[in-house]
Amino acid sequence: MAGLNPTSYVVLGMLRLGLRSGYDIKQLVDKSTRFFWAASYGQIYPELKRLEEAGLIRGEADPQGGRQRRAYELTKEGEAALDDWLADADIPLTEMRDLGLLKLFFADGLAAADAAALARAAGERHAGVAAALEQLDPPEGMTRTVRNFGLDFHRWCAERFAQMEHDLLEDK
Amino acid sequence: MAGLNPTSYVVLGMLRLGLRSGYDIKQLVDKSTRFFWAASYGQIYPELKRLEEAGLIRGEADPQGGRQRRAYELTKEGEAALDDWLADADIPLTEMRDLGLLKLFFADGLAAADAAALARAAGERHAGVAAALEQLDPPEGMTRTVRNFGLDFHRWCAERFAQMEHDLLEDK
DNA sequence: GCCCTCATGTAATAAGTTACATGATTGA
DNA sequence: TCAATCATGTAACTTATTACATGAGGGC
Repeated sequence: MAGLNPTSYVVLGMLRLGLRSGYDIKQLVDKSTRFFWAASYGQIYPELKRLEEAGLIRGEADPQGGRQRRAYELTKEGEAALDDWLADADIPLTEMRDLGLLKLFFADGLAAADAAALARAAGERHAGVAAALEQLDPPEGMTRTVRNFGLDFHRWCAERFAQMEHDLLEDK
Repeated sequence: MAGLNPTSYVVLGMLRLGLRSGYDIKQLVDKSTRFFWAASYGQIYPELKRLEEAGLIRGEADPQGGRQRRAYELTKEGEAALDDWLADADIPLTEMRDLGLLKLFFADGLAAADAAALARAAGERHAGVAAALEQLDPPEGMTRTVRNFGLDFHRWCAERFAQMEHDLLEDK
């Protein structure tokens, strides 16, 4: 099997958290890891197939009434692969893709008010994410720890962009 | 021409900042926008070709001695395309891909010391980026404003991960 | 002579998004 | 009955990385 990629571990990790189907995994991803690692159905379903072929997970039909459904669980090999990956603290550099910062970087040609609008929009988006994270109430443990980090993070960004907006408006 | 993507605007924006060749653009990208928008040679050179075909930039041979080189500049259409894009403050959500947070999210199975090591590694990487940004000294203007944001950002992250590491070690 | 930097480009691959296609169940 | 949700999957496309290939100039 070609090597595992981060998406493989998202699937493995979610199964260990007790999730069962591709659909379930996608639901949790969308309100948790997507803030730092997104995954689409177009990745999840093929990945489940790959992981099952590789023997890292085991799946069985689990229809709900006449509604099809396939439930998975980790195999011993899958547990081990996940643990090995988690134990390795040598992680590549975080990647950000932020169009707001990119526009601001090139905003010297813009009127101060337009540059400030960019900073404002960026700040509002972070505030929106913070508000979404506030609604979540994960159980004690690392999922909660990471959510708290995300909350602080997006609040900090919202505030810092607000400050940038303010500076941009007064400087000129 | 198929629509412009963010990488197109990186090229356009860099040309307006006075950069001339694909090589030059890559050098500046690597010490500026890469912290929030990376671009490789494999994107930049084909993109220059596309943009020239679309009439947004104009290139001419500009050899340095016997060393080949092609220098570009924005056309009026290119300037306009860049300005239109900058003026639009409706920006998609920031995307982060952070393997450190992903591992921490799944770290409940780990010993507290191992989870702490993950937080420590993440914090150190942010501290490293902050140190790199400190070495930079961009001119007054938005490139400097964005660099200052990056500096505060990575310092904040470094500190917050250090705090997480500390909490992880004492809680258990 | 050798290594580093300047300089441009392509090919193969990997990763990820979006749109599409299908169909059952639940609740208003 | 109608919309939302549950549920799975594929195909086409876009995006981005990596490795490769090539070659000149400058400094030691």
